[in-house]
Amino acid sequence: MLKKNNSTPLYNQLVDVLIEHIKTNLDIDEKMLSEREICLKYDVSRTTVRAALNELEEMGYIFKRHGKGTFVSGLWKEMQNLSEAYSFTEQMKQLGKIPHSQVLSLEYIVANQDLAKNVGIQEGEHVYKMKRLRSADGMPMMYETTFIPAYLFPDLTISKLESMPLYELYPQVYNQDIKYADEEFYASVLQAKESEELGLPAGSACLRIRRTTYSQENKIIEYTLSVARGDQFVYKIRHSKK
Amino acid sequence: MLKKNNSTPLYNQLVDVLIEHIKTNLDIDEKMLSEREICLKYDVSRTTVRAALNELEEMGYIFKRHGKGTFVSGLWKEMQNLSEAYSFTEQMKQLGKIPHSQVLSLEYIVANQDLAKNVGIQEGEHVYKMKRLRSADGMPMMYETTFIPAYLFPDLTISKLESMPLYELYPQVYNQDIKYADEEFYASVLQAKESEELGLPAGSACLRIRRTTYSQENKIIEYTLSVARGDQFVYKIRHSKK
DNA sequence: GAGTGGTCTAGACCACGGT
DNA sequence: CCGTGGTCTAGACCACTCC
Repeated sequence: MLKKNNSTPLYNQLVDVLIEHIKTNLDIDEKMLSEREICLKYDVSRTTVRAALNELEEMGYIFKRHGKGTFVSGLWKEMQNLSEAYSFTEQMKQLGKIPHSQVLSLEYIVANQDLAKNVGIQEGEHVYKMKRLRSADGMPMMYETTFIPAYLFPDLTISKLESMPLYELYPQVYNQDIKYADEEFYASVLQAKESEELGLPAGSACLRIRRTTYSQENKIIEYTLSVARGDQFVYKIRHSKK
Repeated sequence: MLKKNNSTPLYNQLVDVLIEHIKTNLDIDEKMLSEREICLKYDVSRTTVRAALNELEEMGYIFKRHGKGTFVSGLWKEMQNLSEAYSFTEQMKQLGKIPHSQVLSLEYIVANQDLAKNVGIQEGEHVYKMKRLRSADGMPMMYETTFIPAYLFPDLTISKLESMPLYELYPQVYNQDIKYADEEFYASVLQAKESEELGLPAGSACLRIRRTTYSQENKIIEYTLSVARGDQFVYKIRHSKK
C-alpha cells in the first residue's frame, strides 16, 4: 500500500490514502480505525500514524476524542471555500472567471518616512509605485496601488509586470518566496475619482484593503492598498478556539 | 528545570520556558539552540523538543530552516493584534472600551426551510430569534440578529441573555463548548431603517457579517447576521503560504 | 565531513471513557 | 477492566547547508 523508499514521507502518503478512504467509505461522525489498528494495517509506527492524523485534523477531515476514538468531521467541504488564496488571479480562476490586470502606471520614487516604514526600508531609499486596474470577465473589480522595495526587485518594468502575475514574478524571476501576507480591511464608500475608475456610482459600497506581503527571510516584498467592489468581494474566515 | 511528574506535559512546560528565553535573551533572526542541544540542556527526548518547537512555530515565535537551524521569528508581537477573538465583548475590552449589549427582542419561532439549513435543524423545529444593539462607550457599533436552535438551549430568556455575554452563556449554562466559528463578510451601505438603529446617515459604509458558530460536537449553536459601522471595524487576517 | 532539521521505529506508561 | 488517544523515550537514517 505505502512505498517505503518513496521520496514523499510515509505520513504524507498515509494522509492521501486516508482522505481517499474517508471520502469514499465514511460518513460524518463515523468512527475511524484506531491509531494502533492503522499501524497494523499499513505496517507503520504509531508516530507516523499520529503525524498523518494530525495533518487530517488540521485539514478538518477528522476530530479526536480522548478515550473514545477518532471520528470523521465532514468540515472539509466547507473548508474548500475558506480562502487560502490571497492572489486575485487565483481567486478569480477558482470562481471560473477570467482575470485581467491592466498596469495603469509604474513609477520609480523615493520613499518618505511613512512609506519607508510600510515597506520596511530606510527613508530616502527607492520604491516602485504601481497602479493597476483588475478585472474579471471584463468587469472592473478592484483598483490597486502597490509599493515594492527597489533593492529586492532591480529593473522592474511594465513588460515584466504584464508577462505574469505578480505572485509568480516574485518567486520565479526575483527568487523571493512568499511566507505570508497580512491584510487589514474595512468597509467604505467610493469617492468620485474612484467611482470613475471602477465604473460605478459614487457612494457605492467598497472594501478598502491594506496588504503587506513577507518573504521567507521576513523582508517586506510588497505593500498594497486596494479598493474593491463591495458587491463582488466576500471574505470568509474561520476563528478556531485554541 | 522541568518537572517530570507535573500534570502539565513536558513539551508544554518547555514551550513556556523557551518563550521566556526568547523574549528576554534573543533578537529577531537570531539562531536558537539546536534540537539536540535542547535535549541535553533540559534532559528530554528529541520528540519532546520537536513537539515544543512545533508549538512555537505555530505561535509565530520561531521558524526553521532545514540544514541551517531554528531562528527567532519576532512575529508574535504582530500576532497579538490579529484577531483570535471573535467575541464582540472581548474585542471591545481589548480596545479599552466598555461594551454593552441591549437585547431589543427575543422570539420563539418555527424555522422555515432556509433558516433550518442555516442553524442545522429540520424544517419546522423551533429557534430563538434575538435582536441586539451592541455599543462601546455608549456609541452604537453594530446591530445583530441571532438565531439559536431551541433544542440545545431550552428556556432561553432575556434575563439569562442579559446576565452574561453569549459566549460565556454557551459553555457555562448550556454546556456547549465552542469549537470554531465561520464568518463571511462584505462591504455594503446602510439602509434607512438600519441607519436609525445605529444613529448614522443612510448610505453610510457598513460591514455585513454572517457568522456560524459550531460546538465541539460539530453542532451549530448560533447563526448571526450583523451590520457593523464601517468606520469602526477593521479586520485583520494573515494568509500563510503552506 | 560535521551539524542541522525531517522522518521513522518499537517500544513504554499515562489519562480518559465506557463495560 | 479494556481500548482509546496523549505523552515520552532512545535510538536510527535521511536530506539539506556550509565549510
